[in-house]
Amino acid sequence: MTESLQIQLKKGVLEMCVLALLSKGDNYAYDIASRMAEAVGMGEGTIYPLMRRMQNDGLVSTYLQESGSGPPRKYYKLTKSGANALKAQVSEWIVFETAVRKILGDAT
Amino acid sequence: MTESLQIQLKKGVLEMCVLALLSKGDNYAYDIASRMAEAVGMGEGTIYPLMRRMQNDGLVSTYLQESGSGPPRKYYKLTKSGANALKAQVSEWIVFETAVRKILGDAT
DNA sequence: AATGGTACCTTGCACGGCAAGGTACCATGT
DNA sequence: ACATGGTACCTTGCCGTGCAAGGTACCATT
Repeated sequence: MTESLQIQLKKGVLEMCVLALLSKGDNYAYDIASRMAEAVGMGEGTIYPLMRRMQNDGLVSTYLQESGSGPPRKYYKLTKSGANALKAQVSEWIVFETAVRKILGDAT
Repeated sequence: MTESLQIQLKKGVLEMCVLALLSKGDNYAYDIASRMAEAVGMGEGTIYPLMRRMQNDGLVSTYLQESGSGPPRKYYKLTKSGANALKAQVSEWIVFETAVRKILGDAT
């Protein structure tokens, strides 16, 4: 139950993190997943539904590109609306983080 | 979809916040809910299942106390194991927060 | 009697991460 | 030739948990 904290925490934040990664350059799901796995322990099975959702919401667009090693990669690119969403979510995150820090207060 | 971020963010963090509140003194669900509603927008319907879970997990114990105004209150008190859980969760939170900040990087 | 605040609680729903599994391509080793 | 292992895509079914909406009951005020 205690260990579910990490899992639950991720909800909602992953989309923002993916948007942030993409804001630094186009990328493909497998690589994003690897980075996120290292950073916050995201499972690979999580990325594909997430990318699909983001595409449906118009936050990213895609294009295929050969890789030379392995199957072709599907690159994701931030749209303008994705960039806006990133800004909005980052400021929400900061508000939230601040509120939590305030509650924790001296418990930190 | 964007506004669901706030909702999702709460998952996993609420337990830690409640533990933090209780570490400053015993309290009853209704009051905890009010404070959390103000701080992070938690709905009242969320607190009762949460408190029940925490009690089942042995993080809190309860006692009844008359209030003079309205029905008797069920006070929650942190157990030792609850205090330990708080410490653990706070350090997990800090790790997570740091990882997210690193990913956001200059997007902030 | 009726309203409104306090305080408890339940039910049904939706969202989204996870584990486990599956497909296919390519390079390397034996 | 074939097996192994890495890359890269994707799907399915499950589970935890916050939410909205609703329900009960006590008490004070109007």
